[in-house]
Amino acid sequence: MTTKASGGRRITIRDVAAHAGVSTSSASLVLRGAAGVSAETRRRVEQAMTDLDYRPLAAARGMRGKTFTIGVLVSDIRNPFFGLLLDGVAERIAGTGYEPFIGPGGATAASQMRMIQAMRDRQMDGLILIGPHVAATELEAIAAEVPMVVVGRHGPAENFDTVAGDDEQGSQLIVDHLVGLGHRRISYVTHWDPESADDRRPENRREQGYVEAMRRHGLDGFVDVVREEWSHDGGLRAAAAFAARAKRPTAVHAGADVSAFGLLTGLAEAGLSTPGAISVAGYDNTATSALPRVSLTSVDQSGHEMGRLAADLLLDRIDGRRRSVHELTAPWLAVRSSTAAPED
Amino acid sequence: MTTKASGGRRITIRDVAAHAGVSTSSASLVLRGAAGVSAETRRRVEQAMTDLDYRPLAAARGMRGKTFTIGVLVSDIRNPFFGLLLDGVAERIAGTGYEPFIGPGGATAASQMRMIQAMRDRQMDGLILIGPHVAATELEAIAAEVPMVVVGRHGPAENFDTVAGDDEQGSQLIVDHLVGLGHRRISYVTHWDPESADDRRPENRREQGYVEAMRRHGLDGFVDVVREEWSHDGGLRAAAAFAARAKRPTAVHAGADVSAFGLLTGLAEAGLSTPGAISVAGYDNTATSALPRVSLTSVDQSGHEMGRLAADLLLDRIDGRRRSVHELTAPWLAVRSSTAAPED
DNA sequence: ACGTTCTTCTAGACCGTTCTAGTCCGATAC
DNA sequence: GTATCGGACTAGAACGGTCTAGAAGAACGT
Repeated sequence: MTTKASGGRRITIRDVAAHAGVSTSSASLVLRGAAGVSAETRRRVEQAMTDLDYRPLAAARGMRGKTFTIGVLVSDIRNPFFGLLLDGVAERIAGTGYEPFIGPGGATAASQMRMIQAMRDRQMDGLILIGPHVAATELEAIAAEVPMVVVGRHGPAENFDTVAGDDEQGSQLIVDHLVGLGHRRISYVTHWDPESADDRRPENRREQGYVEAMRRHGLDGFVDVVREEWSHDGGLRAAAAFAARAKRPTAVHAGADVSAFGLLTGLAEAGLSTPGAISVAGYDNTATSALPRVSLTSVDQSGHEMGRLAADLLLDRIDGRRRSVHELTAPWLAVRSSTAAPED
Repeated sequence: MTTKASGGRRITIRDVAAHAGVSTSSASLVLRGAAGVSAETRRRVEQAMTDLDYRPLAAARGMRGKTFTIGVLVSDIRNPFFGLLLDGVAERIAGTGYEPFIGPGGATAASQMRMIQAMRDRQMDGLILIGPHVAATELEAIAAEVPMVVVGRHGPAENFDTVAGDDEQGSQLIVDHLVGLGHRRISYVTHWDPESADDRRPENRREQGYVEAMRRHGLDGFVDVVREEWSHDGGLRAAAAFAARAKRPTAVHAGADVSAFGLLTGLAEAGLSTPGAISVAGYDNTATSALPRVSLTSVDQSGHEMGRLAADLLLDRIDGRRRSVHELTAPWLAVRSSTAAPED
């Protein structure tokens, strides 16, 4: 707790060197775990570090070397899926000497770019971007300067790695399940963002998987994509739109859990029961979906595992790997009581 | 997007100074917005900064001055209440030139102390700690060295500010509501942590409020405090304990929403209906509690507002305030259908 | 004309670390 | 005996900013 010289000054590497009777250069070599130091000198310096309770100043190390800091960009901290991811990241990084810091990036590409710049200005050694809304060319430009892994966006990419769930397969799991229950009028609610009509984004992959699965079941004629926002409010609006229709779907693939929750609320308000009138399936398998009162059928994409994997790839890249890697994790369907056979 | 000199080198304050035809000292004065610069010089330097797309390196600034970085310590990122708080913090800080970074501190005092040190090592200008498990003496020691605000812990304190909900009043709102419905056997589930049996912690304030309200209603004989962990699993265990009793409470103050959700799940598994057999009230009014299928009665402590307030106090403290301030925010009760009149 | 004061500007030390370009010394080769 | 080599160690520059101390020049009073 001290880490202070008598004058109230912070203990520096010079204090350590003086205490061990060596040069600051040697103390620095030991601190970095570099080669070219005798066992005896190493022992003396390490002893001095513990004696003085020395902690190196990351900011100063960053001036020439590394800061041992990893930045994690998230858009909306409140999205419970991010929590799972971040836990995975933190778990993998623990004990490596690096520290993860989470930067709230906001919802827009511009605000996220600002946060990414803020991370660069702080000399962070590597970046993990979770579901960024930034355009591909900008991502490549940033990744050319700093090791980077993007989660929730599909590859390929030149300068960075990606970790994503197999979104097409996830949608197919939902459609197969619903068709198996006897549904034919199955709608899909997507996240619509004019800024990023990009086939590397999960919402579009999920749409592709949905359309493909409908075709496979011979339900081309029932394909119905509703463009909304994946949020509670977006779900409410989608529910209102469905309620207003003459011919309603009997089942809805909500695209995401948050959207599904809004949908459940909106349908209930419109007097449409779930799963009675309309079955609803979500995506992310957040803790809320498992509550018995909610019991939402949802695709699990093992966020914890994705976070671990992303951190692993990043550390690897910081260690010098250049070739980019693109991982897909396999989803599975948690079947609960928000989906059932259609009534008619 | 460039921020690069022709050699691929980063643009520095020296490049700016050369481009504007002034000394680096003058450029630095302009950058810091300091006094003693003529309007003409200021204009020229600012022009040079935009011409070159200059962005100062926060790490380098931190060596002598400030890093314009604020650290926010959280224990469990998945707790949805933190999301509200963090949004409030981010909102208040936006546009001030400071950037917030969130450090996952983990559940134990030791892991949180490590993260706090990591923030200190990165020369962060101020710290916001959310519900830390660190002991009071350690908090004072840290706050003596860096501006600090603690959220979710009651004052007074010597060197730091606190922002907390009025937890005693919150508990009283719940008890008053339940007694008003006709309940008498009302139990309270607290968070039990041997490390911090400290009357500045919310769980203990809520207990005091609960006991006091029960007394006020002449229900001293029914006071019943169950020591558990405020988590989904803790709620499950509390439910199992209640189910096993011969004489069960007719209503439970779960202490926190996460705990309430575990309780609802556990009671349902034990065949006890809510609110039929047992009414349940939560605390935090998280988004999940408002879902119609959940509909949990819960105390709202306006986390967004608390976050804004904390950031406000911190900026003030960074600007030089020394006297410590201790704010309490007023809670209100969101009444929903998880609480109703007892059956017998 | 001269001293004083005020404003504006700048040279250069400084922050705590890393890294480059050495020095020193003992061992080995001829 | 001298040249060469390699391992252990170190002086001091460098990183990109801030900050101190002082210089230069303008404005003012006498």
